[in-house]
Amino acid sequence: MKTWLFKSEPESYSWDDLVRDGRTCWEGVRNYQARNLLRDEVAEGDLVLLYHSQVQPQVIAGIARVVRAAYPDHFAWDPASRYHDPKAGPDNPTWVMVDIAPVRALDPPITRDELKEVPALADMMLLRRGSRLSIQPVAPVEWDAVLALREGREP
DNA sequence: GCCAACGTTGGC
DNA sequence: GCCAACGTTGGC
Repeated sequence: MKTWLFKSEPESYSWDDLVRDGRTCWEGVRNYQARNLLRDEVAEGDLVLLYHSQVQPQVIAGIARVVRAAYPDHFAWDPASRYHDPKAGPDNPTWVMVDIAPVRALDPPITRDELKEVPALADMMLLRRGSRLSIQPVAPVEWDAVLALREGREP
């Protein structure tokens, strides 16, 4: 079982939206490095930190689980989709998505500032300057260090 | 709103 | 294949 961090802008899709929906397809990844991780590494059963960027404060809002491994992202060939890619089609899917479901919220959400205080997270990809990857691997020690911030708040 | 850091595009 | 121009991301 691997662990990941997925970024989203809550304005387009938030943790609360995921809780409301119960499950969602994580569509719209249009970066090859992120696509390769989704396609080749992310597996059903993996756990995911859901991170909110482009808001103040930036936070990890909750933990989700991958409930379906990578399959073609058909939004890529939907002209009405904001993620439309004219080069993709059913014969050339190009992009993939996975399905995730909420496991539990982090209450309160863990802020970026809080993460920066943790020595074990000094090398975390999320905290590195210029880090834009929207699908990031999280090392086991990093995962443990993040969850330790909400120890005693298990559901 | 600014700007650094990338990623992509396209002329050559 | 190079690289400048451009677009996007995302923290601040």
